[in-house]
Amino acid sequence: MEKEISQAVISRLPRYFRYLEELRLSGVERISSQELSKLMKVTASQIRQDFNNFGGFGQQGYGYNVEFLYQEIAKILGLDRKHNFIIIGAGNLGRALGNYLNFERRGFLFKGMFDQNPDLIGTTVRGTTVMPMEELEDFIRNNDIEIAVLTIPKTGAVSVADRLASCNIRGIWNFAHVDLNLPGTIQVENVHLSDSLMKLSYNLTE
Amino acid sequence: MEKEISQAVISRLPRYFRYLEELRLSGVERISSQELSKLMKVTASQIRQDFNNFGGFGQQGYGYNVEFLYQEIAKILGLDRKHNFIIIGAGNLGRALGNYLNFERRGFLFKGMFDQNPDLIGTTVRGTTVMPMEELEDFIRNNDIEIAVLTIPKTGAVSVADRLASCNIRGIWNFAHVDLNLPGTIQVENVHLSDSLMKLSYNLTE
DNA sequence: TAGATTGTTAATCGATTAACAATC
DNA sequence: TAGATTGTTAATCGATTAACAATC
Repeated sequence: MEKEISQAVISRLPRYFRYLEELRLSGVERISSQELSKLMKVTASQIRQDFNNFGGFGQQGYGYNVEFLYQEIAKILGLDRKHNFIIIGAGNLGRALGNYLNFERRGFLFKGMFDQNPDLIGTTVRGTTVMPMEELEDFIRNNDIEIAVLTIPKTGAVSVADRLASCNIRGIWNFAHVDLNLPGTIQVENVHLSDSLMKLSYNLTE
Repeated sequence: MEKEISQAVISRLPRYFRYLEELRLSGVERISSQELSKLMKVTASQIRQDFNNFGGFGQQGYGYNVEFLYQEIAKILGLDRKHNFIIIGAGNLGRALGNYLNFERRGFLFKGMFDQNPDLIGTTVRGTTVMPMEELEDFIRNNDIEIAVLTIPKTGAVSVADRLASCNIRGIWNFAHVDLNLPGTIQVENVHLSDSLMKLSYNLTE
């Protein structure tokens, strides 16, 4: 797009989206930045600045139409499209994510699961059979896979990420506890659970 | 402590910790901020500023002793202590976290699991029997529980969080997709997986 | 001692908040 | 029209980077 939106803004969008969905479900039609500000505990100024990064969604003297704003943010976040994803690593976490139905509701479609462990290959997760790693590249190419979820130990993660990079994968949702250095064309979103737990631990210690 | 450390700094500590552990395991004895800077792809300036929030860990002309720095960061993050935790919500994600052995290695000890679903109560997760929600408060008080991991749907999360607040819980690791508004004495660390996925989705869309 | 590298101050950059004119 | 509230510019605040004197 025109000028780059800062990641600080992007990080706040899902939270706006969540509140707007709730407002919408409870039948609220319009909301001012000030009301939303009280609800979300952020400044009204920030709300207006954030939304204005994407053009004017509001109307002076009225505020924002909840339904419209909800839909616009959905579009910005790419939730108006389908995203096919696979999960690599059929361990506890991988299976938990495969079974999480809410992702479907947002347009993220679970298409397949891979593992290198012969004991896991052939088992099923929500109707999908776990495939061997050898079939990874072909599957991605033939099934229009956009996102790979990495739920494998960090030892294997870097080489698997390189294999993903060599296919047409667009994004990696990385749960492996290691930094992936990939070309800028591939988006990596890290979820480092133990980092998060350590942050909590720090704050407890204070 | 003296002056408040910004959360931006705290968020970077686990990553430093991870790199230092690797350096340590590969037998590296000392490292300069510049070398670490290249490795981690952050500025050397930031590294020195970050460490100096906690006092001088380095030595002019020498750099930082890897082992010492590693231990110091562990202490800052509270990893030199044991932290007892329970998991509330014995669904896929809860069980996956209960089975994750690396937390133990860092001093986070899995002490118990709770659920309201009668079908899950009595089942075992890594040697621990899932308990009914009625026993929550007593168990927390009698077992010196510091952290509660919330892996339940958002509908129940707020009321459970209030119950946790009424016991002596110190921190909540919140995987429920809702904001918990609790007294400032209780630390809340959120892991909003779908927010993270939406961020990835946004970056793919660009 | 000379060289290296920290600790720390100063400069810059970016993000947040405040203010207010535009406008519905 | 008067009141409300946005969109947007300006001011502030905080975080990052640069620079360099202190010192090992």
